Amino acid sequence: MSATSQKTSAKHKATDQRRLACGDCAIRDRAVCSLCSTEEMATLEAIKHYRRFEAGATIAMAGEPLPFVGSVVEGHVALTRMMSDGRRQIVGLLFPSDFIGRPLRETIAYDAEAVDDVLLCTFDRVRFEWLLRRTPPLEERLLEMTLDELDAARETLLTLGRRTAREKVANFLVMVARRQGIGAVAPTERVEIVLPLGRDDMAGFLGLTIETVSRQMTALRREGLIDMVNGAREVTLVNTDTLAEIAGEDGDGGPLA
Amino acid sequence: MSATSQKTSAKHKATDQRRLACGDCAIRDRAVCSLCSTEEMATLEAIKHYRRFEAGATIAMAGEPLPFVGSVVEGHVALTRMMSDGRRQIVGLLFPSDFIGRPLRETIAYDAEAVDDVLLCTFDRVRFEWLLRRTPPLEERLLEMTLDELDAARETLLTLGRRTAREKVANFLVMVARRQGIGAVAPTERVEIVLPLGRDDMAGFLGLTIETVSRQMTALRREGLIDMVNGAREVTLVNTDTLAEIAGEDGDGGPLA
DNA sequence: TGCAATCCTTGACACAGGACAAAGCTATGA
DNA sequence: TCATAGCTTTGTCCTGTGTCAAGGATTGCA
Repeated sequence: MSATSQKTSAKHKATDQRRLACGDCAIRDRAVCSLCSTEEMATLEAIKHYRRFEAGATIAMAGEPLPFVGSVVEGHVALTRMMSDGRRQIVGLLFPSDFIGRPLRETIAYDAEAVDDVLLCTFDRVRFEWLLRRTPPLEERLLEMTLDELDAARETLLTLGRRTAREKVANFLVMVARRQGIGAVAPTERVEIVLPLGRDDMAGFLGLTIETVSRQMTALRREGLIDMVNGAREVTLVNTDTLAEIAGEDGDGGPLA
Repeated sequence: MSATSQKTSAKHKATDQRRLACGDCAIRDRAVCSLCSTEEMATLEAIKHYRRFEAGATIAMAGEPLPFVGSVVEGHVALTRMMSDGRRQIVGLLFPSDFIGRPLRETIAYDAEAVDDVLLCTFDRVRFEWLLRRTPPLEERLLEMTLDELDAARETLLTLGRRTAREKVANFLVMVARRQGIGAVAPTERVEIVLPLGRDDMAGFLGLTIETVSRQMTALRREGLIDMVNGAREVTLVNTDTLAEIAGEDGDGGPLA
């Protein structure tokens, strides 16, 4: 299983990265620290602390204090809300460079779970807040990222409230393609992606059941819109803009732009 | 119709409020400016500009530039996303003191529509951004409010993704009660609210159809959980914590706290 | 006072997606 | 090589919510 091999190599990297310079960081240009000057980076670097979580591990629990904030460096984090009877909704899916944690509040309102093996670059929450106040570029970037996440969450509201199962799945595939940084790709070109989530988590994210997700994936495959060769996780989008059309995009919907 | 009478009196107030001092502002303690010192308030006051919108008016359009940001002073604003075939989802509902607009970006990603007659206290977007950078309390409050809205949006994701129609409606009623500032009320006490949205917009907000919303409202009425005397907009919550239970709250769910 | 417009409610039926059940795949490990 | 465990797929049936249609209720205006 690829998860295990990732885990091993990741664990190895962890030791290295504890000393990794921010200048070499893969997410340096997009993370919360990306607007900081060299000096400001040095200050952050002095207090940063890498944390590693294995696939499936709980990073934070709803209602509990979370003493750190930080950036996802590797892997993916699912933010989930649960109801007392067990119904579960993934309310956020964090990719590398995304910010995790809740500044200005002690507790977090949802669970955070490592989907993959995850590497986090963290800061003590209180110290980070202190730094926020005297590091304008840091605060501005955090504000910008939070506003972007709010826009993304609202887009997802449209998905959950109005799109059909078929549209939801197509939408998810296109979103993953975009997030995996397949920059400007010719819309009709075949795009290979590896899903960060299994069927169960896809269902959790899309407000569906696992069976419905599976059925929609097979339907798309039978129609020749996607292809799956090495198991259910590796998907190649055969016709990206048809998928985007099915997803029911409007406005800009630039193909993988 | 109450809308019309409100409209008239509101239009009258508008003239007055153009000169209204920030010190007398009803939302001064919760709005984006609430952390500002007297001096900082004076700076804001110098550039603030009231804008009024009649019920149903479009405040902003998705994808279009929005040259101002600001606070909702009176009334309610619905943020909506539309699909090309007309399906519509309300992705945000703004109450007095909520922030409206998109700092750090020229365009807005959704439509904003006045549900009520609305009074906005606005600032030129670029000037506001300029001020943000040199007014830490302003930026901190905006960050705090944005983080809170993100949490709220994620709660709504759970609602849209996993709750039943009945739970959605109960949830909405309890939320409105909370937002109408019926502070700490004995949970079993009757609470009278006036819905900011008609059945159609409730459906738009909850990802349902108008018929389903109507049916659920009647169901709750027949069960004696709510009461409606003066038309469909004025609702009294007969048993608030049973409603909150139906809503499927978890965690803190403090009754109207 | 009555008409028109708008909003809300109710009814009958259809269908998308959920629930339950079982079987197929893939990877790890003995 | 086989066994075990965890995913994923597929099948069948069922139910909650949408769709279509019609009938109240309220308000403003002629």
